[in-house]
Amino acid sequence: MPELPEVETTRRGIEPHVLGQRIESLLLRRPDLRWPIPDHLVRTLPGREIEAVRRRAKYLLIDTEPGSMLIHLGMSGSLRVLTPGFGAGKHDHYDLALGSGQVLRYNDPRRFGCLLWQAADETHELLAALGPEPLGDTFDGDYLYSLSRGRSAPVKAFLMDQSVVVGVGNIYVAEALFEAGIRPTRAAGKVSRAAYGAVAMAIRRILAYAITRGGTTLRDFLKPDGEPGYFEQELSVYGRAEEPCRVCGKPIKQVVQSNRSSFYCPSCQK
DNA sequence: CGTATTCCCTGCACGC
DNA sequence: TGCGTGCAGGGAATAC
Repeated sequence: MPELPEVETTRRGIEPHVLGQRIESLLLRRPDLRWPIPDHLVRTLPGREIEAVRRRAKYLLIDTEPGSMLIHLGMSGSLRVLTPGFGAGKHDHYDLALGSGQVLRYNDPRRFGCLLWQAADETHELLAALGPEPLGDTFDGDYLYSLSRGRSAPVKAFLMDQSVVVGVGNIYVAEALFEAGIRPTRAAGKVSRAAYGAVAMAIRRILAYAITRGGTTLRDFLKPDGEPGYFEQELSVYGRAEEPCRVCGKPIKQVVQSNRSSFYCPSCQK
């Protein structure tokens, strides 16, 4: 699930339950996800108070006085706040037990996610080269236009490059390029300033809207069962190969770019 | 430096 | 029913 809206939805979902809580313990059920989980965390975290729950790009940061838990959900990760009594499932890799008696539990079948540590006075290497937040003040069409000059890579790859702009994944890039009328296969350096203005607006609008839709799942956040695909029925092109374009009726095309599926309308996107 | 490819891992839908 | 294949929303590592 997790592109930026899903991560932000997770942040908002867990924040009321974990902010200000004392960490009682960290239970690791396996020593590694994508990378080894620093083993000092089981000693460092107990007794600390959670001071903030932040998001940077697709990372969640849970702040304590000596530093922050750095959490990425990868492609299949999720965090859930549970009241005691739920047995751990197969892919429940760690539990953070809180003073309230509740537990913050991480589940990730594919283990592409990570749990790392960022000391209070440092910026983790993984966060060092990230581009601007798409919903922040510095992100706009002129920024994309300037950065893209001379680039031959497809505009889709350019927009998914986390050093260009963060948080845009395979689904939302397809939707934003559709809304802006740009084919994902165009060279990034050949897209006009006006078109980048449109795509920047589309990215902001779609991500912000998806976050509000994610809000509908917040009410169910404490439930241990899976959340519904809240945004799925509103997608214009993603996953709709051969289905009629909602604007012009022509069949949506699916192509493979750098080993991942791209979707676009051959009539609406030039 | 930028670009393209490969790989990490498990689960699931599909065809035979 | 079982087995093989391809695919999945991320992104780092590697090879040019």
